[in-house]
Amino acid sequence: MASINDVAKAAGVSKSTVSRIINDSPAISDETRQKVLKVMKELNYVPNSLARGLSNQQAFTVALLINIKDVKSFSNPFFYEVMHGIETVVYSRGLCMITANLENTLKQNEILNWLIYGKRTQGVILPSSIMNNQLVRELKKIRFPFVTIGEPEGIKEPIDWVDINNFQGGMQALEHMISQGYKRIAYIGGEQVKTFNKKRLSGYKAALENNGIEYKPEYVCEGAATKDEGYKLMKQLIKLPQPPDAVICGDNVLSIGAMKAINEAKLNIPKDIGILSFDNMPIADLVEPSLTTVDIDVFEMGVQAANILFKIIDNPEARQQQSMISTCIKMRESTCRE
Amino acid sequence: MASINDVAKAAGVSKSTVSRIINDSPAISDETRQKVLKVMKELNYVPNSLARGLSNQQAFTVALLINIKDVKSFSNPFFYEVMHGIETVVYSRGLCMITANLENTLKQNEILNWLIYGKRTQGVILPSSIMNNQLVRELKKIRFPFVTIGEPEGIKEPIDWVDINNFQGGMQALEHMISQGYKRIAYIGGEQVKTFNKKRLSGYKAALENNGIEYKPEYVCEGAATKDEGYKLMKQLIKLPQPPDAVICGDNVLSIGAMKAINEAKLNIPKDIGILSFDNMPIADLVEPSLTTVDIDVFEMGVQAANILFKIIDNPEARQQQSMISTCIKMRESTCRE
DNA sequence: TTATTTTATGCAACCAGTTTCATAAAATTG
DNA sequence: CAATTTTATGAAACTGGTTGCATAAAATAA
Repeated sequence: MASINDVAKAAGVSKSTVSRIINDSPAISDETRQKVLKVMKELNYVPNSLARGLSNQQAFTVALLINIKDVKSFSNPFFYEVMHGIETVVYSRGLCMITANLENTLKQNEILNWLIYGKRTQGVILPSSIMNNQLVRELKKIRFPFVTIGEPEGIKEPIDWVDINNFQGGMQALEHMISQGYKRIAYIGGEQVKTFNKKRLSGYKAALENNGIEYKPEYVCEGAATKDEGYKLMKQLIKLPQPPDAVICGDNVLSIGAMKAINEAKLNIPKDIGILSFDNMPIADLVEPSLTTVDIDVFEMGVQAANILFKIIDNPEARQQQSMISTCIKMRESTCRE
Repeated sequence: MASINDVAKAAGVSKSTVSRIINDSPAISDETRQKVLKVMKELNYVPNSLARGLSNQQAFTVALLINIKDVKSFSNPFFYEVMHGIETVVYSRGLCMITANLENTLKQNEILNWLIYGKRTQGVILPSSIMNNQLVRELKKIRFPFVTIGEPEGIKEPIDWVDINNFQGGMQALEHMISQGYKRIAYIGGEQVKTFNKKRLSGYKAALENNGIEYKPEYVCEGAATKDEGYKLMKQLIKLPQPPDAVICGDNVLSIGAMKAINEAKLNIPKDIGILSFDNMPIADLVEPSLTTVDIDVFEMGVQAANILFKIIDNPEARQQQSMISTCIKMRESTCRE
């Protein structure tokens, strides 16, 4: 395959001239430019990106690191959408994107070393779940651009991250229920060890207070994201002396279980009990009745993550930025009382 | 950041020596090796992968190209599983993986040029949907290693691909129904423009013949992968003078629609009508009754794609290989007659 | 017409590695 | 102990680009 030298020789110019043409330098006469471009086309010349990267001290590549555990625990197109959002921005900038799974074969440190110290990438987007103060210190020390997906916990220094506004989502969920005329609104949350679940519940509580509704601990429960758990918890709620007339579930799968319990109790959705779920997975449209959800725009989260990363790459002095993506209610049959 | 020269200087050796140590050359005394390794650690030295790639004439990188339209049309963790399988192999080999979406911003040719002629990658895994004879010819001409995910159509020369054995899946589906005692087994297939749907249907037909069952055209229909379509087609099947007592659906979403129609007709699943679906998505476990499926191992498909790619990279003369991944039945309640 | 500025291009060094070949030192052989 | 082989290392060329500096030619100014 043709190199810059072959092009230079064939066109009767020096390789500096060819290089200048590749890089759209203005100091080249039109005549020479046309001549060289013609030769480039003839020889099917494409600059070697490794050589370019070496000269330019930049790899024209960013990395997206993921944690397969996170991805699997979502079991929805969540991850792919984030990736797609990032990709859209990265490729439109003319860079490319390396993806790596941190749980794969190599140890975390090896991968980081390799991608970062090996100069293979100019920046990295990584999951908040792997962040810790030591890693932050290290990355900051070598001034390596990074953005986390999700707000990391327990990090002392300000860093760049993007996240879904889960607190807002929790508030919107409750307020939607109120607007549909529900009065006794229960909450079956996901595991509270996860930050996003905590945030969602806080949003729910805050909205209760804003609306002057008393917080009832017996209306709030927590479970793993399984159908069985949703079923079991919903059954308990129905058995209460004063059962709820609406329930917000932390997850589509929990909702499916809860719906089963409601159906078994011969109660009608949405008449007797309204139900709403976080996360807008394809399944929400498939169940009977279809499920009202809090939609999270993870594509947009990816776009913003990439944009922030490029901001840092372009200007290492840029102030850190935390970006929250708004949620919105996708109303379907399960909360439609009319 | 430290370069090979810094290490050489600090250790009082030449950079050739350092290079030999990086590459585990045996012609280095233990004494020198230890000394240099110590310096490397002290300086936190990691070889520059661009420079290595340039010298070695290999990028230590492969590309995974995807077609966002394909991915979206599956609307299941299908794609991510393939990617994860590929990634596992790639990283265990010490290479890294670039992902690019062919529908993104840049034109297809630009991306290919860039990744292939730009020497950025040593091989590429791509969707069969974008293959055509011209592209095959081009890649073969420059002897660039590639493997397609899915069997491509209309390609004249033998090439390497991996696919799910959809024909086998179709046979297994029918034979499972027979083994459960169902007699009149209908088939609601996905759109027949897609090869994998055609293969599945052929498998169904072949198994009919193998089992001496007459093929009834009125039992076979085709629809887009939507709930409404499944509902509509199932309703028609139920209205037949001699309705089927079992149905195989080409897709989980079609099945959901079909189940709705069966429920509305006050028929019992699996007693009156058995139902089975291709693709084992999370939803199969969530519906009532849970859905028997033909499971496809897309992770394994990714693993094999990567293995084949490396076989070609290691030995460009290797004979082309087509690899089919077996399907298997995941039995659940929807076909359980006992 | 000469002096000065501008424009276009080439030379050579550089990026950070790998590798061939030469060679000094050490080990083996006669 | 000298001759030969083996081993460990370095110098220099090479991978394919970019770029600062020098310079010849062209354009402008005096």
